[in-house]
Amino acid sequence: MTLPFNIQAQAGAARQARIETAHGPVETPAFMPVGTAGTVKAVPQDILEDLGADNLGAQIILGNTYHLYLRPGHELVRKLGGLHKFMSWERALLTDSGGFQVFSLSELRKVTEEGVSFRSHLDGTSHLFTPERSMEIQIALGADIVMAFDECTEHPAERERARQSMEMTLRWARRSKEYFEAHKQECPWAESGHRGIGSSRHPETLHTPATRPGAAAEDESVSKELPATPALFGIVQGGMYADLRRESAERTVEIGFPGYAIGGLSVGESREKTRDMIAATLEILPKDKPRYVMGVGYPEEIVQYAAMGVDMMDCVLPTRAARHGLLFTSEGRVNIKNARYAQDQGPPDSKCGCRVCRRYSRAYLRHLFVSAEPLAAVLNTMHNLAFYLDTMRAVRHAITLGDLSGILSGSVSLA
RNA sequence: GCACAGGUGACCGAGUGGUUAAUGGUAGCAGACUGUAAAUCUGCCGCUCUUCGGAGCUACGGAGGUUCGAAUCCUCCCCUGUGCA
Repeated sequence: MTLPFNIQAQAGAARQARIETAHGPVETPAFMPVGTAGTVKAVPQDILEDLGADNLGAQIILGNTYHLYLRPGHELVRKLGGLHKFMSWERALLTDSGGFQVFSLSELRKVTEEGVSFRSHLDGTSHLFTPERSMEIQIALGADIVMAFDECTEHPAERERARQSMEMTLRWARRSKEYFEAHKQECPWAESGHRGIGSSRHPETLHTPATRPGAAAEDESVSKELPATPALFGIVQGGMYADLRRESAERTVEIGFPGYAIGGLSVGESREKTRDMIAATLEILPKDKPRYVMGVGYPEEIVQYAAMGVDMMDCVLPTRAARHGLLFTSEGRVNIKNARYAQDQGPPDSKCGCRVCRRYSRAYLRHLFVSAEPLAAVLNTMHNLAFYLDTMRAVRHAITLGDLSGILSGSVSLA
């Protein structure tokens, strides 16, 4: 089994499922915090492990190929046992392929059929990323889920440009898969025959499973079916053209992956357009595989997409916005630096049960932010991630109950 | 008391005759942020009006003066720092 995906409940198009990775389960629909450079910025790993009202914490986080390749270098990470061990994160890990950097570093790169030549934003040195290279790096990092190397098409893009970009992403997907299948055994944990969260791969840094509620539910019969290698996801592109999206989805499915991502969204288009593109793509993607919308979104967006049948999402928004003083709450957005919170003794979110809301006032968080205290970033990020994780937990619960109407209308409390 | 050096908008600090309501910072106020080149970026930041194009008023320690025109030059006064007594 490359990546078990067991659907446990459905409500309309939405599904509540469980992905079994070699590093623990992932309950879906899931929000995945972004940890670009081997850290979810401002939050220690042990805190990530029990964020949220139920202390389930994040079950999966992201890392980034481009950033970790430049620093500290994927070979160093491999030498140190892989990214899980390096950053002491025992749960599931997904690495982005560097495809998004093709888009975001547009002034520092050049795209050709072979791949993308980059200038490092750190020191200006030149580097070439190809599908093969991206796979090599991701395998060395040892993520549980590896992403195909794609081109995130810019927006706006003419139809013909979007088509050509999509075609190249398809060719790169085949190359990604070919290299990945030939080399996936080389990932740091595949070689050791690691199975499941319960084994003590590096006991010197491990917590015992019993102390980590979110990851402690494994039993031996399930463990035997856990993946022995990473899994590679394909990525659908197609710009803002529904027919291209469908074609991209069909042809990506033909190549065959254990999960599919929808990329190239939230790049400047309207929310309605984003939703339409997701809807068009979901029509085609197989219902028995995880579907992952990359790079979204606001709390209300991830709820909506989950309701449409999306299983996984990631976004820098909760972490970045937190560092910029924006808190997401059940009462809407709170810009904690605003003067009106200077004497507000209430919690950031009166309906949130996270450890930040239980302990600190808006006045204090504002003071920390205004004072540029590092703790401001820590506490704000902890809250935002807890809010996102709790939002997804509420969505999963609602699916189990077979009714998403309450949470879609925003009338259901998260805590 | 004498000699230098200074006194600029909330603060620091440019500017030494007009293009100056006055460069830059900081503080303050608000906004943005969607597979992280982001603890970042943007706007506002003398007062009063405004059809949002602008209009008027006040302002570079104080008071006079020179000049078509002064934060900028001159005189006197006040204050601050340093040195010498």
